Amino acid sequence: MGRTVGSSGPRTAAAIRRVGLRLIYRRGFEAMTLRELAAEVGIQAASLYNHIRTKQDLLFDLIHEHMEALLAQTQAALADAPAEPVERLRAFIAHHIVYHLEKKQEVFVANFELRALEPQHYATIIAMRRTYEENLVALLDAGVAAGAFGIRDTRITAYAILAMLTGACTWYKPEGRLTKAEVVELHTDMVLYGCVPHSGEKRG
Amino acid sequence: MGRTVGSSGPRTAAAIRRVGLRLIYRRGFEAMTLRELAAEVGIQAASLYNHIRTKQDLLFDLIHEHMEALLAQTQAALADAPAEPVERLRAFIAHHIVYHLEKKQEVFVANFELRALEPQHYATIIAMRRTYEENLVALLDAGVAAGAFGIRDTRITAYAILAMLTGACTWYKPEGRLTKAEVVELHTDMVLYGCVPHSGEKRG
DNA sequence: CCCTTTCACTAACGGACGTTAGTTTGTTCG
DNA sequence: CGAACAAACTAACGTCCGTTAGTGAAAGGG
Repeated sequence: MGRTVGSSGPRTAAAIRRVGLRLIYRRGFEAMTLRELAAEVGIQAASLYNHIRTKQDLLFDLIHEHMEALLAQTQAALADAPAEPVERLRAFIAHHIVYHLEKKQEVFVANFELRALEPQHYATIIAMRRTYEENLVALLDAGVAAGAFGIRDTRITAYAILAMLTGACTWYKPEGRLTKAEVVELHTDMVLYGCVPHSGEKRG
Repeated sequence: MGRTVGSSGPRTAAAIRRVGLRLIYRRGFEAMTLRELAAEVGIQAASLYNHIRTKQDLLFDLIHEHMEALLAQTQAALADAPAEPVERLRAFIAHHIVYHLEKKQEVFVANFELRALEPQHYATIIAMRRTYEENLVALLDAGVAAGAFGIRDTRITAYAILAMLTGACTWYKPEGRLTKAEVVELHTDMVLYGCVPHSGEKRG
């Protein structure tokens, strides 16, 4: 009834975050109970409080960490990308899709459970999402200025592109028919050229 | 303490559905409590059970009704549309967006609260969604067969299109900068032509 | 105008929830 | 090797949950 043999703080903390993410993804934040989480981690519900401050804090931490990683990796990917607008857009699309397919659970939680966040936490995450969107808007603006894109409203277009790309998370299965590269290729073509073929078009 | 003056069954039932939809949309199905719902309707929590069987049934009814309306209206819109693939796709896009912008709350609930449904209810709704998607896949298949579309994978393309169009719900505000017609136009251009302009392209 | 039906009420049940308090035991490090 | 810390335990608190039971007054059709 005291500390258990072989227990390790960091290991338990990591397990809580890993299991918590999976449970919130599968059942929703409100539907997941701390007793359920604790049972899957292999400890008592009260013991969770050695590692988290509140249930709400766990949710915020998970989302916040995800957003920070997304922003950092995106900055890195764009820094490596060429300056030419179409190639730069290709790089953004590839990065966005690969990241989102690999972090499916995090993406779902960050998108679907925002409303469960308290106002201040909510505002923080929304600001980070806005920053992320701004990357794409700026990229599109630059392309329009260079005459590479025929877009009337770069912000709405950015929203449309992001919605389309992120949507791939909802059906993609690693063991499915398509590879990640094929998903990237298909969506890149959609974003760049749409459904209607044109003379002189080059694809792939 | 019996029946209250001016009470009307159908009116209360309608209010429960209307308020319930709004609360589930704003707070999530698990987070919304029946006491909260009852308070906004103006009755006691126990009185809800004169109109609903369980909380779960209320959710299912709301989603099911929405899906039936969506399917019916889509069939009607496609029946009225011309046979030419591009025009047919335009009609689908316009109908999807207008319907989804007008039924924002229903769309959110039907997409985000699916996991709160019991297995059988869940299966029913998923089947209806599949039917809806099939409309677009068939439309794209016909267009590919006619040489009107340059698409490699009509199913994935359909998913991508639907994700993009439905995404407009997340930012659209009736009092915002863009009219519904402008949203339709912008998304139609995106779906048909993408971001990169081509020689001889006609838009609008 | 009465009689049935409808629709609200009050009261409460059993259980689950997030969280706190207090205790005990293993781990770690000077 | 013993003190200080870490991390688990049991027990419980107060609250809220969805839901049921039982009752009585208003509504509405003949």
